[in-house]
Amino acid sequence: MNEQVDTPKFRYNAALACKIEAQWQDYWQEHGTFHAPNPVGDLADPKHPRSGAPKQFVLDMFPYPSGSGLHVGHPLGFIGTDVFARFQRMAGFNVLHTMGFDAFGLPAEQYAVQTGTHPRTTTEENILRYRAQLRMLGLGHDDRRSVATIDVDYYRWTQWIFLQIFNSWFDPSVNKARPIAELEAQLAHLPAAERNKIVDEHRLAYISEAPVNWCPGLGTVLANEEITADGRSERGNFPVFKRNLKQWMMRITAYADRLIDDLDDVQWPEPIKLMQRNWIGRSTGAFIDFAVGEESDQDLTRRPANIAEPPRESSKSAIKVFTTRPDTVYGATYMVLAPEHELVDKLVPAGWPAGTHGKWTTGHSSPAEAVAAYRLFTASKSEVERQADAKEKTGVFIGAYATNPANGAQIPIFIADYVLAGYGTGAIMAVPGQDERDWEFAEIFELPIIRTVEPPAGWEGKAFTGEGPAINSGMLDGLGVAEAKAKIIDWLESAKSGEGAVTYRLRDWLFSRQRYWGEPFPIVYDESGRAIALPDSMLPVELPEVADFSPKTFADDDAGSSPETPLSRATEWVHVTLDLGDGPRQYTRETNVMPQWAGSCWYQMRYADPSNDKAFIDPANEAYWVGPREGQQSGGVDLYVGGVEHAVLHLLYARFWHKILFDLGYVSSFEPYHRLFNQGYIQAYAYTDERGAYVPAEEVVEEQPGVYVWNGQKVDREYGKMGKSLRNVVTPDEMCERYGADTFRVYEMSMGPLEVSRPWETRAVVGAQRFLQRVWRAIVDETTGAATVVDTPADDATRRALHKAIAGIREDMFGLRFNTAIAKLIELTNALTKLPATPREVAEPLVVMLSPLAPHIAEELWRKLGHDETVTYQDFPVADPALLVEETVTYPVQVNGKVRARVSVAADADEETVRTAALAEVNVANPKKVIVIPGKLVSVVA
RNA sequence: GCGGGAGUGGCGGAAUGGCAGACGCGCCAGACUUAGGAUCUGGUGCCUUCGGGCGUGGGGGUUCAAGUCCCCCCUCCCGCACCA
Repeated sequence: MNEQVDTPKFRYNAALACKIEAQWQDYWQEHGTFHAPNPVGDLADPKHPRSGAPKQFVLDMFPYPSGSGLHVGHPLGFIGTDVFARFQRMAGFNVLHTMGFDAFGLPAEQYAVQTGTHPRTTTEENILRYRAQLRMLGLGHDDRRSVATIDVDYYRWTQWIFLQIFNSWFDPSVNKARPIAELEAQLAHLPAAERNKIVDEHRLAYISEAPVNWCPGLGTVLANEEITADGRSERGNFPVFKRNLKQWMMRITAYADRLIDDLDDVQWPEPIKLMQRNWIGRSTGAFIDFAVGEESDQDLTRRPANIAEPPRESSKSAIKVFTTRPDTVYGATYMVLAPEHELVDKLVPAGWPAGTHGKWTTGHSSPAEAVAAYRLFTASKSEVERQADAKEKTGVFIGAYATNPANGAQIPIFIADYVLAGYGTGAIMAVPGQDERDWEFAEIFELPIIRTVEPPAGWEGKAFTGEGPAINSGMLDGLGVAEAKAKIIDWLESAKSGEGAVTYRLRDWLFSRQRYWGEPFPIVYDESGRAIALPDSMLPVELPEVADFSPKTFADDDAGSSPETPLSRATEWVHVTLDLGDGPRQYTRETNVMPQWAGSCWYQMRYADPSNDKAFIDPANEAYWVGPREGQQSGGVDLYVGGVEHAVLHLLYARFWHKILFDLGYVSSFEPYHRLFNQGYIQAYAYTDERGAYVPAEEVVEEQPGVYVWNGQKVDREYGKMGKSLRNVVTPDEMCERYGADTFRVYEMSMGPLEVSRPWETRAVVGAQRFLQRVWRAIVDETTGAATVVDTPADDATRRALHKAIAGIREDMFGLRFNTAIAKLIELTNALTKLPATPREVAEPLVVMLSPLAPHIAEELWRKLGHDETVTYQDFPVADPALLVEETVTYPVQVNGKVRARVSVAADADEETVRTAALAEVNVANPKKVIVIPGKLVSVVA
């Protein structure tokens, strides 16, 4: 190739860019350019130019270091935060920006199972590859602060935090976590066994034998958040079954209210807040007891008020329902239990009551038979089928009646799958008049419908769910919905038939996984099987070496199988003799590991104090980097950038842990991430041939609009993710080689607003390269490599253009609008290329403003302009307001909304002058009205 | 079904209620070249009888002025999905 025959020696092309970039990356590393000083500890540095300055903590959602490395979509957010962080440094802040790795997780383990390579080996190799790729992009990270969740020094503290959670309980009377010792003291009067039982039941991390999501295909249990809507595992898409298994849970439900309410104090995108609110699903209403059979004996087990869970179970003599509309109780004409509700079997009588409606029996000769048949019917339906059938209500009468506490009416009890066992109490009072589902069901089974809220005049619909006065409701008649609710709740409480209540869709967090590659629990069991926390001195509990990394997996649909953990096979590790204060004894280790979400619940705090071996973070460092501030009461990182896919999982779990640490006094902030920003995704086209096989996207050409051809054959285009199997991956490595990292960064940032997803287009990258070339050429002689700037002052127009650019770019940078900032830099540069020589007074601010976006070329140009220091800590330019005012303004003159002329007048001309000048230009005899918008336009109404 | 977001040139995208299409890609023309998938310069919404007309998913409205505000409708994307 002779492509460079005529290329000047110092043309800014890929070869030169790569050379410059490597040099500056070395410089930054040697000089620790991006080291941010801490207030205390070994990262404190009082001599640092930003020591003690106002802080900015800029955070990326840290990546899982996958084996396939980064593609061009991954760094979009990383580059965005880097640009912002570099800008903030220039704006005077002490900026913490680094990058760690969320490195526990399934892929490395699955690879280990296949190849026998230890997950640590694979993961550490992948991390090295990621670090190299990130370095190549010129990201200004403080590398001293980079941590990986698999580092023993890191997960030691993950385990320590787990112990704090295990060793605390939630006190509803103060709505916060307290040390478990305080509960033990409160129960000191009880015998040890009983006390231990109550204590263990109240821990924020506790063991429960409860229905969990068992996934035989993965050999592990999963959290609700990890299950898709059609009841399969998010990872692997295997069927998931409800099984009663003994598992670790985290009492996230105790924080449901605070997790909702504190969203008001953070600056997050509204859709994300909404998703969290919906996921938590708070409903306010009442529990109401519907008596069944003989009168009930109200035996509520009494415990000290602040440690009792509200009694949620129905008793033998009453069915407890939850409703958000207690005001409609007079309209409850029947009840529905979930088919698997525990009371069903106790309520089913031997035979159908006399006069049972023909439709209610569904043709069966006894209630027991009807119930059994219906249960079989619902159990055979998959989750998908059940949802598809949702329109068609099914159910069966169980032969028993309950008493409506409001009016004493005897109402029939049904089971139906439109009532879910897992929500509320698994039972409802059915009010067809005000509930669409109940109406549908009532129509099918010919049940009575009583309206208890008067619909508006002319209402022709069925169930009416809106506001209106109560009717047919005894003492409630005439009241609005809100007053009726309050009144009936008072009445129910005084009649001991119910109570006001709040329920949540959120369930406790299933915290154990039957995997190898995760954090071991710092827990052992004594001979009685009680879980005992290991003392801090025994941390970390390191993962043992095992021969086989795989949990036992089963056929996808083997619902009856049981989990078997990989760690349980490390028998020497499992059975230990320890002295936990009462002499050496035999203990058995917990063999589950923590879920992948554990490590990401607190990593940002470790960034702030990465090498502290006395605490997970020093309080002074915590207060400085994430403590509360004026206008930022919650505290937390200043900017957190990542994808929407973590809207409920990671973000909810991390908030939960953070609040516990706050309650226990370890942190001063009550939210981990003050401002959240969701970056869009870079998507890509993929092409399939006739057989549906993917062809290399790079080699496809568009022969005519909409006609795509590969190797002479027509192919179909689809749009979506970038992935190996889709044969459309473009890597940052390729881009850096072909254009240089700066070009790549500028291209990614110029494609559109950071929050918007957009298609990747390799051929468009050249635009960014041309821009940087023009900047280079405006300052450097392409043949000699010397700076060509002149020290003569800029002409007035150029100077004004500069200050206009400065004002706009500064604002855009603060607002994360890098695409428009780049457009303004391009405009300024294009203005410079028309000048015979670039004045230094424009070149220098241009380089400084370019540096957050294209840091390597900016450093090089800064050096060529005669500066010895890095450009990193230069002040970002500030516009001179005097130069932002134009001397003359050209007004478009509209006549009836259409531009008919333009007039130029002095910027300080008064309205009358503008008006006269405008009217002189247009031929309008007697204008009805003339509107002058100073500085904008003149509008004439003819 | 409920909730949220979005529809602007061939493409990505700009526009505190004030000149729609900044900036970039592509395309067209030209320059420099043995050459161009390099670089530079100019042009580029659509239609046009060259006067102008029409244009921000569609329809109505408010206004001197609407991509932007209000009402109705359509399409696409995301979340939740019988949540009592």
